Amino acid sequence: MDYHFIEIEKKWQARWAKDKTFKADNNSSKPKYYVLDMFPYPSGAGLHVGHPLGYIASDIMARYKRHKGFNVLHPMGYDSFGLPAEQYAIQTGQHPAVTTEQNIKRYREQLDKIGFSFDWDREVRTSDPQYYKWTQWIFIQLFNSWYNKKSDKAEKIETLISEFEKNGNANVDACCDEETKSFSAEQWKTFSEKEKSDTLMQYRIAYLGEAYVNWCPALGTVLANDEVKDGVSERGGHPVERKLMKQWSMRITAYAQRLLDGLDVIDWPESLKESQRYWIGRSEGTSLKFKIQNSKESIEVFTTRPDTIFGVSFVTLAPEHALVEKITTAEQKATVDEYVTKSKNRSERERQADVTKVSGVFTGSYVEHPFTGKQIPIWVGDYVLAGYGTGAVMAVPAHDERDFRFATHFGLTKPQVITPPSEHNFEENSWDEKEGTLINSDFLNGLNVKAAIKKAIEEIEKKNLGSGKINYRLRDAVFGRQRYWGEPIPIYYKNGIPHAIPENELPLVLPEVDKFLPTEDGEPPLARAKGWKYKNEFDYEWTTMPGWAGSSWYFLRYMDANNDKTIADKNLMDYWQNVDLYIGGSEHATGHLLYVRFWTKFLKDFGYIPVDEPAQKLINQGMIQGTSTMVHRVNNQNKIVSAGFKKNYDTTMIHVDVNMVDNNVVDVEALKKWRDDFADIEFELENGKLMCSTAVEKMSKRWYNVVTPDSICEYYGADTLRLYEMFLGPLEQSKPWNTNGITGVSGFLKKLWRLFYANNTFTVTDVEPTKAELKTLHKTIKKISEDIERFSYNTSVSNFMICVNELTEQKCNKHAIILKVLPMLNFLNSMKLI
RNA sequence: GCAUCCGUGGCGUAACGGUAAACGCAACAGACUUAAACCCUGUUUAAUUGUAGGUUCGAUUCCUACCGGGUGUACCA
Repeated sequence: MDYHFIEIEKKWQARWAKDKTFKADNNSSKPKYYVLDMFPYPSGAGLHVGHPLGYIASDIMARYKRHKGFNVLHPMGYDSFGLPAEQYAIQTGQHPAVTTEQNIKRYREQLDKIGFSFDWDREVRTSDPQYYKWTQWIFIQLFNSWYNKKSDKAEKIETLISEFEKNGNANVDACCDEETKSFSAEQWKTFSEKEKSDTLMQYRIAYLGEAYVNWCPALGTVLANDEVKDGVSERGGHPVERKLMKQWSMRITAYAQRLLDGLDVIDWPESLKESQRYWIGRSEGTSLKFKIQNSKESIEVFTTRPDTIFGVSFVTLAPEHALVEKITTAEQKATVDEYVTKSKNRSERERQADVTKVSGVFTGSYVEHPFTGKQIPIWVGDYVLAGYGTGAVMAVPAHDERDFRFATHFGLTKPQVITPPSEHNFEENSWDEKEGTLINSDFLNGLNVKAAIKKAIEEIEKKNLGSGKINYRLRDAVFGRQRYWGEPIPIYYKNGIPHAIPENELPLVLPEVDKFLPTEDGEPPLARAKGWKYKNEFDYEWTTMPGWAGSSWYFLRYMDANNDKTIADKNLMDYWQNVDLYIGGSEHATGHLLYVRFWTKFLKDFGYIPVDEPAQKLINQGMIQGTSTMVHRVNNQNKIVSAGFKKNYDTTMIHVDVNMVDNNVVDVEALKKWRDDFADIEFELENGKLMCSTAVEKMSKRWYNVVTPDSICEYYGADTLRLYEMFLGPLEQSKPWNTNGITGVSGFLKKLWRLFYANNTFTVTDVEPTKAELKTLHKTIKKISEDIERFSYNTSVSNFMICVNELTEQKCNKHAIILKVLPMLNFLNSMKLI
């Protein structure tokens, strides 16, 4: 009997489904192990062979841990809200719920074929009202909270209100809007309801605020920073511009320090931690006020280099800075206005493209140097970002590259205040290093940079000009999307004041609309919903939540996926804790993986959950790229030549379907049928074969290089697919898919099968194993366990091959050996042979 | 520019600092077949481990610099 993988796999997959073999036990005395994959967005294209890579790796660990006596939680679900379904809906009128359902069905079929050991009873879908009910519930908790810096955690908004009633906001140390004004208890009591609401809004963790957002006109929505790549939208590649809008936002900045600190206690890839550290961008410096001449106002700047204070030659404001209008002199007004307008309208893309191009204008006004009293000009320049620090910088051209460029361009002075330890040409470059000795700097002279920074801060604080300060690059996250296919934000407006919907009235279900487009007035699609009002009276919020909302807590829901009383049962969360192994792509480094950590910490603050970090260990599986195959067509001739002859002709490369190619040999008959204009084309073959050229590109329909897991499963079987994906190379490494080598692992499985299926019959003996056989067995057990523990799946496959080669040589078909080898193989794949 | 990972036969890759290199593909030979593909058997073929230094009795492995490639990120004061 040959190795009929299709029958074997079908049989066992059916058995697993029937027996719920992989059901995770909620009442177990075993130690727990939680293996999670980043759940997919069910796109219309289905899975290609690259998608399951991480799922296979996590599945191996799940199976391995079960064998090791753990109670394993290994679930799967769908991140089923999202833009593509909505874009499709706009084009076709097909409801996103319908296409999403279809896509999920297709995904499930594909996943099932590969034989994963998921506990499907715990499936979640972010677009299911029973799921997003709890996403909305979390939103309400965020809305009803503020961040108390004194206790360093989120607290109920009621505690803030009672403090306001007692003492106003004088003693409150909170993460709140910059421009929050101080008020007394008496003043608070005189506030109108609207004023109270507006004031509290400045403190809430989920808040409605004005923010510059990435507005994408083509998609008609706001995008998060991590959804914008190179100034265009990540999905669709449309231009994105900056726009000031009233938006629901998340005060993630309150958690900046904790998000940073938490990185030290989790086992995540260093590169990923680095990107999060960079994204959070902590920098220590000082704030410093420059008094504006002939004005009561002063400009506050943030600097990390207070030591260079005597090297200041000008001050630059961001074009959006509130003071720009006030301080611009009459003579300069026209120029400044023009510049400001131009800068504001520049798209993100233009801004990024011109990083080295200097632009700016003089305002006509001056500030006084805080120590020398010297007059310093105020400029406006768009290299200063409105959203960072105070939106104003003190420019020290001799010791800051950007200031240097600006000063050089406009012919401003560049006073040097540090002597570098080595030769340096100040005509050509600034000296930005934090090394050297201070000169020309009054009380700082002779100090090294480090000491000078300390001394400068002391002096600044002494003169009451500012104080040491920590700034973060991290911005609050915009939470509203002008889109239909997302979670409705559970807010309604009464007299212009936003109110949260009572928790017991959740979920707020996504209403039906006639079209998935904005209204004529530019309102989001939800404004189209007829009669969609709270208590038939008050408008609901019309924006919906962004894609990352549902994925920011789904790891919790798997613990208790069907609970309708709470996000998940407390006892179950205590048992399952957090994810032991999380596998997914590195592209989520600064999006999903930051947000999920944020929400986790927030929920922990109130004791809703027992853990502070969502995942202990995380692995980024590498991306599997496609290998494109191209034939060479001779220009102006109806002729295709084999790759070896291309240099004899003037040719054009044409992508051909990779599924028609085997080992770079093109199936000519299939090619003729593939495109009409190839039907009677002439071929020049080498050794009777048409060879093609290859290139590594993204796996995409466009390049005809998509290989689906289904086709591999049909041809070679799921077990071969799984083994081969692992055999391809280290898990973390990106690599092109190439079906060429697959016969190796396929042959290995057949060889294994033949160990005990000789002459078409199942033959194993009870003879005592020899020493050599036992040695092979135990060597393999040791190696494989070690390999799996350190996620070195490629080498464990190769160790299995060695094992089977040796057993074949030993002609071993002994029960005692085979019975031990097979369960081991089961870590890697779904094969059951007997 | 910055961060991070990588660089070993024609290709993918492996080797607690210890015999110079495992596994698979490819190649070659044979068996099967009318023939080819698939399958099977066997063979042995192929690498001065990116470059230059250093540490060491000993380096593919550790350190430094450089060169080359992938990925992420970018005016954050």
